[in-house]
Amino acid sequence: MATSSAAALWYFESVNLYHILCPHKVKKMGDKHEFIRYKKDDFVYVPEDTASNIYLIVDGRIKIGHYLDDGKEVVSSILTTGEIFGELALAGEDTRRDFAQAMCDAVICPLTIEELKALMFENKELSFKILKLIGLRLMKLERKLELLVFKDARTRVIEFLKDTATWKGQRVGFETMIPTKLTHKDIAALTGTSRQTVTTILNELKEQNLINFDRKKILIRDINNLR
Amino acid sequence: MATSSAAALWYFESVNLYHILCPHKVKKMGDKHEFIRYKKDDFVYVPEDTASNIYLIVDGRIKIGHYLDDGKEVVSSILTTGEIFGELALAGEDTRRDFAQAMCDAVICPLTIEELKALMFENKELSFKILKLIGLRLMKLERKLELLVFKDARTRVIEFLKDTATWKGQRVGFETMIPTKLTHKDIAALTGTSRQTVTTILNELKEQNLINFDRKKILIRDINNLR
DNA sequence: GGGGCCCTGTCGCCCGCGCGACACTATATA
DNA sequence: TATATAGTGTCGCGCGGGCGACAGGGCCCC
Repeated sequence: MATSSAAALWYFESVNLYHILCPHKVKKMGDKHEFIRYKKDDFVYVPEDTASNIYLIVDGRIKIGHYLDDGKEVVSSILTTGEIFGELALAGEDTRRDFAQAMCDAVICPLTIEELKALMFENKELSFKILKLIGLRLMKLERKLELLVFKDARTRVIEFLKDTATWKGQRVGFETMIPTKLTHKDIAALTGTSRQTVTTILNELKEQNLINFDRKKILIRDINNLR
Repeated sequence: MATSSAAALWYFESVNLYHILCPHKVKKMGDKHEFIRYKKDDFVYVPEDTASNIYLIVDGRIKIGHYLDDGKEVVSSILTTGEIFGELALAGEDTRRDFAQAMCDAVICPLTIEELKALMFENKELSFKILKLIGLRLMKLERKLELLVFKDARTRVIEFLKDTATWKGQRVGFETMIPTKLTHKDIAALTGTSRQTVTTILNELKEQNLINFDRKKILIRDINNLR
């Protein structure tokens, strides 16, 4: 898959927005530097909230998603330390249409749009990084769309595993270990399949000795031979 | 659908980027102002091209899409006069992963990234408009994803009709007329369904007197009662 | 340590819709 | 006006996978 690896490379380049942003903030705003703690399952924001901040994750895992008319939850992404969310506020979103929820106890650093815009005014590099960040989200979403719409459930789960391995996995020899407490239900919501299907597929893959997993981690035997 | 109408409002605000951009360009660059003509089916760019321009559509219709591994074509969007494409170049995309193709004879105004960045440096408003434009694309894509993954074919086609009516339709009394030469195949590619299904659904809707159509236009009787 | 709750695993039903096939009709080409 | 070509309409088959149901296993909390 030429496309996926290209997208991956591009990604890593833009992660360090966090490092650009936080020092700046410290320098400019001194003790206004603020952290907020959330307990497991707390919401950072919910639909209809006014969108006035973007957030940096200092520690913990945050789930971004929204609810369908029938109340079913759709998960767009699950983010961890160093990642950014709520960036659409910057792009003109006035009230949130998605929610952000802590999946475990978490520490978040909020930044008002005003603050950020001020920073962007005097830091061209930052402006383009932000542009890039949002562009990246767009490309990831395009890829996800293609996956969800045109591939079968098995492929979707496999691609999800590969992606996750690339972002979050730890390489040990040939094997990649993904430490994760994602339940099958979570994976189902992320891949647009049903819980049962995920269970079945995962077990098939384990059967074929392509992966192994328990409740704490997923182990991919050889990421290049997973299909 | 609260979501869709909110998204719609937001959209209209950002369309006039064209008006901001073109006067500027004329002012700053004088006779470097350039138009390129494309014949029907010509490609503006194809995957692997280096991404060095963004484009304004002066006249005609441009199809944006890409090809799956099996060669099948996926259409992401179809754009017309006044709209912008190729904007990911600005967000750091170095080589294109999608294609842009003229659906009829078309006139396009290209703008190099360098030119545009220069303009953005000295025009904050433009910078934020661009950010907004890309953010908008992101939101539209999120909506599309949700539609494609969680709604059945009928709903997808109906929502597509509504969306198109909102962007491109002409209101005449209660009715909305969408002048379009989209074939059923086009609509299928845009809604992620099959050609046959589109035909059937469209005829069902005609039967129920909710819409009418021929090869040149689609007429929606009452956009608020289409479901 | 016991009761409740959530996660995992498996089976079978059923339905949405993609897809091939084929006939018919409008539009472009000669 | 004849002929090729692309778009439309309809039917029936088949399969992927959602979903309900239920059983077993872990884990947390009182």
